[in-house]
Amino acid sequence: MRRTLSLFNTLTRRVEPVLPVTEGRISLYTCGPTVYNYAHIGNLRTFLFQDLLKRTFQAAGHQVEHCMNITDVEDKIIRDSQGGLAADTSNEDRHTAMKALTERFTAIFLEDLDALGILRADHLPKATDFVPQMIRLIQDLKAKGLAYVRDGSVYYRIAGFPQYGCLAHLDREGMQVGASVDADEYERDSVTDFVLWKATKPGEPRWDSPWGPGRPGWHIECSAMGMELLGERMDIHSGGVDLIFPHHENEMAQSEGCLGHRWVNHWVHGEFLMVEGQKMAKSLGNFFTLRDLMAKGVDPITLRYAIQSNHYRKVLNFSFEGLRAAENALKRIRAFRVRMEGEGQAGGGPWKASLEPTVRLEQAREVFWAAMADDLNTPEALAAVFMLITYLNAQDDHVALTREERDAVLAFLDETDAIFAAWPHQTSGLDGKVEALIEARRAAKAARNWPEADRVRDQLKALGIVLEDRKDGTTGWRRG
RNA sequence: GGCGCCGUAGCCAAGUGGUAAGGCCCGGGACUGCAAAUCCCGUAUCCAUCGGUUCGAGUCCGAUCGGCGCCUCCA
Repeated sequence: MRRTLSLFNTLTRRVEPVLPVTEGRISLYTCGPTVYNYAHIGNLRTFLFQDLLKRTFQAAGHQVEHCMNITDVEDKIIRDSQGGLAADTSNEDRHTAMKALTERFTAIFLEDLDALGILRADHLPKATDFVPQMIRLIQDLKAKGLAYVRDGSVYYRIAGFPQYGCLAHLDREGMQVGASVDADEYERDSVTDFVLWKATKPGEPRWDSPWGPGRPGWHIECSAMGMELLGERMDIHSGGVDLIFPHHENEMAQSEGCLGHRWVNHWVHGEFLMVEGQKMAKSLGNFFTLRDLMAKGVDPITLRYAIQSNHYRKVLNFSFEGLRAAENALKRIRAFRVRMEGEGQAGGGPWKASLEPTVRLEQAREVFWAAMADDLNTPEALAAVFMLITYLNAQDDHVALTREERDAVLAFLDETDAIFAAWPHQTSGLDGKVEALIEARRAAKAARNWPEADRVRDQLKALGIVLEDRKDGTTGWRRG
């Protein structure tokens, strides 16, 4: 069964159904990182939102072709990689130095994604691998009268693209900001024209082009790689809200100016994150990378849940109290999963049984999907999961669910975990030492040697194993 | 100056004009040798404030206060 999902479209400012160009196949382009440093949790929020988006489509029965770019040539990359090089350093060595930096941080970025359970994109194109395509695109724009050359740089002529500003909902009059002309750019026809190709300055790595040595502008890579890898019409293009303008506005002008038709059907943007009520900034001491949090003992999956349990289009206030809440909420879901994986207990008497578990389950599934289909309303979707858990725990306390019912519930947990990636089945077997301790505690308990039983239980807890005595006299365990 | 978003319990948070979901925390109870897990009960007469529209508004309109964002660094 394939479900249609709706998303807020920045272009129209409305929640609209996503109707793929090709039935059953969603093409998704997400703006990736600029690899010159560690990603901070604000960046990671955006990548987590994009992963949620992708996984939701997959779980809804769509095949997703996902492209995430790696920006590996850019002002800050050049600044950080070329600083120590002599003025007469060869171009080849400059490229090598740049690559050393970007490859290092690309690897670190991918490790962060793995830790957060973010699925790898089908395409991870590096900008530097697509310079020829960018040059061809610029030539095409020039041939169409949308680009012009000034002193070895090439600029986009906004006057030639009447709908410029429609994505960010800015009108031309509102863009008269001439005071902030970038000092290192040459004279343009209009201050709002943006650069497609930058003529080389001393100390920069360069590529040859029809306009002389230079390097690509910031926006052109996404246009070139998006069209190259996903085709002339893509279903969804996403990024953080800060990319709406100028990045995505300019991408749209480049791609649609070249293609002559609409390029992206759905533009989707994730909101920012604040830390403890303040804007995240190094100067405020509230700037965190994933590694910073992990060093404080935070499980990346807890961070994942804390972020994804809030709606992606609302500013998220990250806090350590929020992380604790997320950790405890996850414990509840995971404990429920372990309970469903096990057999039902002896039972505590009759149950009102107003609804069959399977009916209750189907209701939860429908509420869950209605919420996710409505612009990824994760808070409401998770509420459906929690209500189901409370209801079934109560019933299972009285009349144990059957194996079939438990399996149906587990299938739903798998279905939701395919999206949230936070409560998977744990395959962990116990090692001999743990098994021996569990047996030792059982024996002590049978002998009513409570101090010894408690001592062994604490010992197990220190090893991450939590014991749960059941009504029927047996003892279960789970990882805590 | 232009465009836009947000303000719901101690914290997080959903909410399509019809009478406040859910999570965390907290208090009481049940169960337990004690725990853990779980369940039950209790936690907003009220949705920043003031007006208006309506039979009826957290939801629509206006104003005010407070917080935030964009208008070519930025997830």
